[in-house]
Amino acid sequence: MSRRDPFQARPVTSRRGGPTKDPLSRDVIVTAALDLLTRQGAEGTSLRKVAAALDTGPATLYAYVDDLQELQALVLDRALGEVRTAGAGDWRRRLLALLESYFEALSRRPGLAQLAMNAIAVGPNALRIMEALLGQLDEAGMEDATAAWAVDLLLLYVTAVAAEHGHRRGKPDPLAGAARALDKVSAATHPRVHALRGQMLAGDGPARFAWSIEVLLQGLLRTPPAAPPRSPRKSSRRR
Amino acid sequence: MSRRDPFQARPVTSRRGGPTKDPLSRDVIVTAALDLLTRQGAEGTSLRKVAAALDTGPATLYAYVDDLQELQALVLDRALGEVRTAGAGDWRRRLLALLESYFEALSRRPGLAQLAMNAIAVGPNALRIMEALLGQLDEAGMEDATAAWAVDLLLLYVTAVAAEHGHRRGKPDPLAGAARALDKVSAATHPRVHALRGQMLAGDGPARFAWSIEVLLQGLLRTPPAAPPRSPRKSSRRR
DNA sequence: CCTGTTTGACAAACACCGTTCGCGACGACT
DNA sequence: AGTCGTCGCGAACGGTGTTTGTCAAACAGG
Repeated sequence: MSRRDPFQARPVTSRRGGPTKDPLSRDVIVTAALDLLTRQGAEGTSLRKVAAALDTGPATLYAYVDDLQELQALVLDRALGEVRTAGAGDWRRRLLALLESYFEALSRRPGLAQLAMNAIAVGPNALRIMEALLGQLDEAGMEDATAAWAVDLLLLYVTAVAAEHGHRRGKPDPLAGAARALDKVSAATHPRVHALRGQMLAGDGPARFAWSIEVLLQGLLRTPPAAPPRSPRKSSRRR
Repeated sequence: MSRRDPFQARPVTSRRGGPTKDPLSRDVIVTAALDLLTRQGAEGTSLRKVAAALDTGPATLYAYVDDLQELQALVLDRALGEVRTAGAGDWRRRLLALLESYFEALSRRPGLAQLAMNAIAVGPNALRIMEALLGQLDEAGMEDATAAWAVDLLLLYVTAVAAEHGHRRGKPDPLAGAARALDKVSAATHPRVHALRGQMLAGDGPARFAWSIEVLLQGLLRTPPAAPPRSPRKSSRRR
């Protein structure tokens, strides 16, 4: 393991010299981790590599972070910081733009979406996104009870799409394998899959994404809040 | 590394004795892996532990399986074998039953759903499920182009719900943390999240699941096949 | 029957991973 | 100046997936 480049070495050489190397806070750790994740992908990101990037040992990070999981949650929320919640146009256009931005943020960093599947996001940026979504759904005239669940449904679905889309990166052609497998299905045993095999994988990303969101919105706008015998607590209807 | 218990040793002691221990095929490996996954959970399942359960070393498995990923794909499809695709009643009831069965198969084994998120399922049982779904959607009067994408949307969503649900196991109260975080949001900065914080986490599993599927179906039945300017290849309309 | 060749199980090693522990140098008090 | 408490962090622990090299058993040919 080569020591760091002397040309980029920090001003003073002493490794013990107090704040000689900048103070190493949660913030710089999260920044470094997100940086690594963005540049190197999911496999390149580990606690040890983050530590190495900061020119220290793995144990040091545990002074600032409880756990790998906590670090991942922080990285996730940091990445969600670039999601644009403000937009122009009617609620439908703004909602689609918001979800596209969310999708983009997750799927630009390979592995981040899988990470988002493993942790219910409740960081400040996740809350900001939820708040914006709820506003747009309210504007659409959706009932509160429906909107509360709709947020979860929409974000979960988009996260899942990003995760499925994200793990395609890296590997040469992970869905070429799927295409081959789908092409091999016999028309005798699986007539419908055989007939539709071309269409199942068709469609470019953005169009299919927009179609999916439209499907979810149509459903959400037309489905009564919940099962009839439930909701003992009447919510104070807003607007 | 202690050798195995002599009391449970197989009839003949020679470790080289040809088929003294049963032949060790892909099949028994997958069976053992699924068994381990079912009983021990996601953390308890690793290549080495599967090998140990079969009383052999990790290298041996590589004679039958290319990769951990391939083994996981095989395990996933094996688990999907218990999904019931045949049911009674109208298409809507059968479709819900099928998706519930799929959800149950994924979420009974902690970690299996996360695994399903990382591999496009194209094994025989996945194909069987797709075929059944396409049949039910056709019965519902859905157009082919819509149905082809609907299969993906439905399975992806249910898989994601199972994954989110699945990683709750093990940890004591992973969404209690979410509840606490949601309770702390200030009404000033996030009024809507604050107002709806109770409802966002409300609802028991099955009711919320059924509601979600109903939302997806309503949307799928009411949304035109795809974006207008696309689809250069006209599909031979079925039915 | 003996002998060469092929086969394939598998112990050991490799390069990682997340996490814990304890030493020891430092800054701050007395 | 001397002592002490803090805390950064090197080293170690127990795990992971995967590769490699060896060597006994099974088989084919004379």
